[in-house]
Amino acid sequence: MFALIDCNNFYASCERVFRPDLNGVPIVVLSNNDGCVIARSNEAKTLGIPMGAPAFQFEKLFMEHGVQVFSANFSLYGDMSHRVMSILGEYSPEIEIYSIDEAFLKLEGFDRYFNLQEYGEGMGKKVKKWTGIPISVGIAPTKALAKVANRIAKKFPKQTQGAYVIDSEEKRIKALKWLKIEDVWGIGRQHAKRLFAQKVSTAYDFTMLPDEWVKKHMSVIGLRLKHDLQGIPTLDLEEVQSKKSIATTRTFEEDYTELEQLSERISTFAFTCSEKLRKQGSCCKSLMVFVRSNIHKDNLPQYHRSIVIQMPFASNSGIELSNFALLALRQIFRHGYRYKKAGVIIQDFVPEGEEQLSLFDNRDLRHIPLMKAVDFINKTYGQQKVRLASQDLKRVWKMKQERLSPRYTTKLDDIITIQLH
DNA sequence: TCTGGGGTCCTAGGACCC
DNA sequence: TCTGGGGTCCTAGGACCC
Repeated sequence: MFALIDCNNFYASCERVFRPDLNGVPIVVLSNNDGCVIARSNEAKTLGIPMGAPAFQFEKLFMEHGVQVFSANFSLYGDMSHRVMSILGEYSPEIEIYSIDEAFLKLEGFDRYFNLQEYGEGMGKKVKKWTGIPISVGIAPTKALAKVANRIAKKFPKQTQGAYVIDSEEKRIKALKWLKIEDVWGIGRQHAKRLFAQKVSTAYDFTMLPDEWVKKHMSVIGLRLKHDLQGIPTLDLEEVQSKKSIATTRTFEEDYTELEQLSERISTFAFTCSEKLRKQGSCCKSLMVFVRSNIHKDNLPQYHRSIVIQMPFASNSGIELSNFALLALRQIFRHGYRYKKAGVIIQDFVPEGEEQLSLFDNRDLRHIPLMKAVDFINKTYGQQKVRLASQDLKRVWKMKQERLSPRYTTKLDDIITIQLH
């Protein structure tokens, strides 16, 4: 059996933990630059605020209904996530942290010793009591079915006490007939559309399709999903492994038209990528740079281009990565467009120290101690204290975060004070 | 009229997730 | 005026090899 544990409205719930006065009040959390809605409390969902809604379009509704708006506070969410995960880790030796607010547990053989319904409810009570975060628990013979069970627990918190177990063929079929196809894990917009055309409207209908059709139109991923939903365990816990790609991308506050402006940004993105890469203890062998105009302005000429550079050697030096990224940028930059977004994505990782030396070009080994020193200084004295000259030295880039809550759990100055009467 | 067969590697793009 | 960011996996097709 597998359990899927999911925090309810995670970011909104984190904001509420330290603001009990916001219980029952609609809350939304915004993306970087305060751009889109990325989390909503139940009250906000009821108001009809959609996921991904551009904030500026809903200002009026926020005002009218007293919606509490927060800028994303990832230091807080990351720390709260860590707390939740460490509690969940006590419930099974095998855990896969699937995202910041979700985890799978393997409960193989647990049904012989535990009542799984009570086991799931127990997790919910402990996590709520110890962290203040409400969760939902779904338990079933496969991962995809655990996702389905979780959905039921979340949809019917009173009847299920926040935990639902699918442990019989009868319950499996009932659950699948209840679940709309577009709500199935792994079925996105495009697949849903194609499936509607096949008269598939529930998860159950999907499991009745012939394997060949699924394979042909949804690749082996779709086929695995189908089998998992049929109760045949196909997806197993994934090993925690290091990342296969690392990205730093941003939407700009204003449009850029000049190569110099983009060069500064790309250099910074490459440098940030290199910092993440060193943290993971890897070097990369290739790097992608992309630029694009504003896709929301269809009256302007559109341009979107990316280029992959194979580096002659593996490196994690911010200087070298920045240089290669700028080389790449010069190849795809065209005058006459208004650029709104750009990014650097690095890939093809090898463990640090195991890089294959090449015949002629090799990385500058002096960068290794240099980067170590840079990382140390930036860690000790604050981000971006040491930068490349190709980055903007006058300005520290900051995104729009007008409604940021305190870092209650990760910054000493922000710890709450309690007043005794 | 008619043009082999079996591979690998790389890239772009699509689809999905949170 | 204003519209996020960071990931994973798969497939098709082109270029190339013998």
